Amino acid sequence: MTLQQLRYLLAVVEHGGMTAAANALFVDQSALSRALQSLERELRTELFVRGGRAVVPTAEGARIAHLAKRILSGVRAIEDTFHPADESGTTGRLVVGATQSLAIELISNILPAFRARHPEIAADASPYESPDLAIEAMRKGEVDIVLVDLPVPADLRVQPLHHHEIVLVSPTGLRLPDPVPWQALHGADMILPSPGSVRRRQFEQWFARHEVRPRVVMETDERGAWVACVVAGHGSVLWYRELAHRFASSVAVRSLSPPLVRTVALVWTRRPLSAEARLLCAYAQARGVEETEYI
Amino acid sequence: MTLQQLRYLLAVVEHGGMTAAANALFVDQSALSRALQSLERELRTELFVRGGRAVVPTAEGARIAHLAKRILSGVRAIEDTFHPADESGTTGRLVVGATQSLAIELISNILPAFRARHPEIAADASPYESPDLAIEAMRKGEVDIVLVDLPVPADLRVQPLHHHEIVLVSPTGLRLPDPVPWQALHGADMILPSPGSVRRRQFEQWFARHEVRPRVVMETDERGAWVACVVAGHGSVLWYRELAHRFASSVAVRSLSPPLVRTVALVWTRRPLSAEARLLCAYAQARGVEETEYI
DNA sequence: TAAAAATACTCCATAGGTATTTTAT
DNA sequence: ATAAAATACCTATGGAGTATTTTTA
Repeated sequence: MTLQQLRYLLAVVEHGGMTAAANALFVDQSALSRALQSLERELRTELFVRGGRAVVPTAEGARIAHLAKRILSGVRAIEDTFHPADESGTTGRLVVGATQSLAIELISNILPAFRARHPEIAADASPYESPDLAIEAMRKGEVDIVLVDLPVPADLRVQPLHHHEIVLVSPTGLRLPDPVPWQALHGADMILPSPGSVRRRQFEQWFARHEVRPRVVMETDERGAWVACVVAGHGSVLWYRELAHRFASSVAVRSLSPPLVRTVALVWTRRPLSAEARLLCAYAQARGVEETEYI
Repeated sequence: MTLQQLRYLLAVVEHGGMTAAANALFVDQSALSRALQSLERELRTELFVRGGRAVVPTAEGARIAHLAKRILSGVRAIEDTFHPADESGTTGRLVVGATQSLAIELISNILPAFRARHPEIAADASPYESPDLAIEAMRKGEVDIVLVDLPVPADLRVQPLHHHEIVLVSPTGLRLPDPVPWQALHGADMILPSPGSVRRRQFEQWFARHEVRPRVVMETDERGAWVACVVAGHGSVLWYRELAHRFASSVAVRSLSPPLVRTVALVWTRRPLSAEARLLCAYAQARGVEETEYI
């Protein structure tokens, strides 16, 4: 019997399933499956009744889970008393990749809060041109984990962090209701990312979904140029509300109807996370998914 | 932190040293040294003050040891409740090599008692012509562990089991004090193992140590023949008291002075013991070294 | 049929043994 | 000088990911 097995057991009992527990523990489902089987073999006791979908602890399983709680709290007592630090192999360094706009959030909000909780970890952000580049960098091992918009390829693991509303940023003169119905964008002057880019495709999916075709007045990937163009009255852009809000005096910011919300998540490969990255995920998990506040 | 580390910690505290603890745990000293160092690194706390010879727990070490006791008793509660069986990888089979005479003791005393405690283990004895052959068989993996007289080569590990007195078995007519001083054997008629055999060399060492030279009247390795020759009055033999005792009506059995005592021990290689063999060692350890009873 | 669990396979980290060195008595 | 602990090195076992299969609601 190992402490891991007890931790896994407890997680499965608490989450009511191996997949959910595996996600919470940041390990693979198959690892839990095997660990619990080996524990069952060792104790020669069935700990769970597998029902294909649900995993229900037997009386013995529940009993051991109860005992395991005491044991693990004892272990935590030791660890907390002598060093709240993490386990073995910690480098004390953590590099988080992110898209340009999310890197700002990382640097200004997330990492400071994380550092306050884990002062021993030197966490830093590394900005990339696109989510794909950030993910590619992570696959190469250049960064430990990335913060990007969902969705991401299915082979990656995900910890949703919060939701960002995307809003219509227009020249102040423009007359539009708030929120703006998507239909109002049909034929509207808009500034879009350059054709063929990932981001542009995303925009076009949104338009297609609501069956509107705006008039493209400008195509650029320069985020700095967007606001300038809007202020100059050339057209509107779709952008994160909290970023647009900084220019609220010179542009008009309106929600869409139905609203457009993107989920920002920590994303990592299935390879075992470093201790530091695991702590960041745990922090995000504890914080829960939240709506970003818009002042 | 692992349960092993806690077990090791506790053993070192209890035994007051790594070597002693390692022997008690049936693992190598270096394994304990490393395990405790890694625990100290993880907790960033010095758990022991190393004094070259003595290993004294620090206040923190003692405190953790105390907490560890609770944790490990919790673990034992689970294991005992659900299966007193052993850990993983148990084959349920155990073959104990032994010399001819000790195989008798194995079969008649030790293994029955051991089986009573561990009914799930099919333990069996395998007799060999000499201790060396038994040890050789163990090195080849033919048997898990052996029961032989000490001493054995220094690269083997040893768990003393009990002491056997070796006595002088003589024809009934012979006039001798009891105990018999070694000097009385000078020139005495004796039956010895064949020249060149391991056992013969052992006899000659004994004689040399006491500076006596008996008269060799017969040389044989047939244990059955020994008693017969003694009964026939050809001479005396040196033999285990408890074996000779069975023929007490037809021979005279006397202690030597100073007494000759051989230590019988479980002996194994430094390679990790099987779970079954470890249980047998633990059983022997728990029983403690004892003088064999002579009725 | 789709979601969850189990399984065969491979890789790698780690525990342990071997042999040797260091240290303190 | 000796006995105990530490260390460098090597091997083997086990834990975890990958990919796939099995199971059940």
